[in-house]
Amino acid sequence: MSTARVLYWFRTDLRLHDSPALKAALDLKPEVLYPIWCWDSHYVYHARVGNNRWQFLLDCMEDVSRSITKLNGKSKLFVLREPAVTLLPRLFKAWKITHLVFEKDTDAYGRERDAQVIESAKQAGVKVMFESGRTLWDSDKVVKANGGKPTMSITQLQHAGAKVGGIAAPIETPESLPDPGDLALDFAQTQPDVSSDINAKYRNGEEGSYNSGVAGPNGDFAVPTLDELGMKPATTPHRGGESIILQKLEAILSDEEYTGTFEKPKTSPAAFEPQSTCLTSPYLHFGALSCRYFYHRVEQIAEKRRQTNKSVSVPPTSLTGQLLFRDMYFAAQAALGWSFGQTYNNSHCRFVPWHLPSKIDLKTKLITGGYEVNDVQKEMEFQRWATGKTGFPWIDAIMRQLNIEGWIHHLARHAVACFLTRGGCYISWERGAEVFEELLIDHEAACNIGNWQWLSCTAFYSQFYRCYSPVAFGKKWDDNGNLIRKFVPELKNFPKKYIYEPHKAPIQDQKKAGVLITGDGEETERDGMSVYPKPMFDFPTQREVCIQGIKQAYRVGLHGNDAKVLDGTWKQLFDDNGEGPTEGEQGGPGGMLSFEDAEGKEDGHHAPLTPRRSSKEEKSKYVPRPTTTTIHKRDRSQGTLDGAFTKKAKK
DNA sequence: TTTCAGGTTGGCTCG
DNA sequence: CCGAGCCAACCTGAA
Repeated sequence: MSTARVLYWFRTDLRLHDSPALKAALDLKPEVLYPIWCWDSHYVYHARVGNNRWQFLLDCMEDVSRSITKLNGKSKLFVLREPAVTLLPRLFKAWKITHLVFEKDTDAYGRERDAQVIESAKQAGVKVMFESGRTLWDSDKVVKANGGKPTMSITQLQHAGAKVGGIAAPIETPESLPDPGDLALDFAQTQPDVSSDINAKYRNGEEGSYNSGVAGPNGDFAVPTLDELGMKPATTPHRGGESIILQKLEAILSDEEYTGTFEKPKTSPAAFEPQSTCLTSPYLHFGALSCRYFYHRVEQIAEKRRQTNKSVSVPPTSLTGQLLFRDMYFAAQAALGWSFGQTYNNSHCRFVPWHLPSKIDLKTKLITGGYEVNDVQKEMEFQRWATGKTGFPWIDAIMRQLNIEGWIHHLARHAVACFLTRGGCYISWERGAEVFEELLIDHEAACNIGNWQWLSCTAFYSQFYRCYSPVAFGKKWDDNGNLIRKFVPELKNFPKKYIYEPHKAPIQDQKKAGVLITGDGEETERDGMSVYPKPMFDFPTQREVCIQGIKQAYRVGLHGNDAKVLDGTWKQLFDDNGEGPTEGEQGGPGGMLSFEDAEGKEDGHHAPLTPRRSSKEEKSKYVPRPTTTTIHKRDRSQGTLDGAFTKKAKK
């Protein structure tokens, strides 16, 4: 028995199986081991996190805590209600810590937070150990093997991965855990600075994370409830936890035909009972499932099938291929840092003059969390998209499923992302990414950002003439419109013939189905009948507008870090009549209105807004969706779970 | 430097 | 009803 007193800092690695960091901690043969979680004010107030993802996180924490207690009745996940950056320096002393161990993060926010923690540990004489564990390969090693560049294709990732070496074999779940030490705390809780609460709309009570002491309302370091966070109950049917997913995984893997021949493009985006894919993504996000364990279990089955001459699917469409894409996005993020999450100053993101562009802080070259409303019509289209009121039932069904359940199929994400950006509204992918960040229970910053760039044809992918139809694509999978009938219940009894284009149905058919197709989504009832909106634009027309717009952007050929993007002179290269905020001399580099005060100020609405399309009247009755138009201090889209600190300006 | 094949997962028509 | 093949048309990376 050594004299090591170990703080094991759980982050997004809420599991006991296959954890390289936990193994490193246990290899110290510690005298005591404290499994802890530091409650992060950034995640509570400033990252976009809806109540569904909160619930999933709390589920995962509860589950890992129970598993810890099973291995040692004295131990559990000790939840400390304070961000790591302020808490740990004092905790090191109070609990006489000798070692701090955690799983490595490679996103920009995580790196900066961890650098601060590592520095404070150094000053306290605490040894720090961390291990890569979130990905198949250490993302930093992948980047190095890829010549220091971000991995922009699956072949690049595969080549770089091969250079790094084999994917590590899974590590056994520990059979016992050391006792925790004395839990007395000789310091008071430090109140984090709370200047705004981006998640206020999810609360029905007071947020209580930081007013009951470090050990929580009962003084027992318990995992909080949604109630303690002042949050409304979750609406998602999906529940988190390592034990749930390990059990579910066995059920999936027991179907060797499904596992061995899985091809993502052949799985239906319209299936919901049950879903057509395994829904492992939220568990992978919170670390409740190890991607390497998943990978090797699938590979074993594939190998068995190969030896018996049974058909086997291969990357990129196979199950293992899905994990490779995840690693590709993680390595791209690891290489690009902050700029990965935005167009501005991103060397690998193509510049397109999208509507509703992000505001930029010129000093840091980072997006502020706000955006320019260059066209009120486009703002309305964005709000209708986000809430599932576009008048295109396929799009609306998916967006409502996202709002209610927090999970939608990958191809469904394609359909709505293409629709918002290059194949419909011509609105910035950064707006869509923010909505997904808020609503998805599986939100993984690297994958979300990467996929939005993919679908908007700004990075990773470029075939913009391949455009998803909001009618034909859905019909291909779900002719009867079952997904629509489930999530757009006002169309539940609509005739199959018109279910994807209800505005084409004769009024008699509408009345018979008990729904009128009219208006723009504000009205929900008329004459005792439900109301569903008309399409917010003619899709074929918009498709053509978008393709021409992107074509011009490709011809101009700018990327986020080109000088003309950085200083705003890109407008000179675009036709004033082109789609997007391309006209005029005024405006900022990322957006177009009064950019000089973007920095530091928090009011998002720079009046007066000048609608470009005078032919379309402003719909003054429309009430915008609050979250996305209320501007907060920078809401970091790459934030992970812990720490809160003031970001220093970069030169 | 030029060339050319390849690119996770579209839409449409025809047999 | 299904699948094959064409359409339309771009960049990127490897050779």
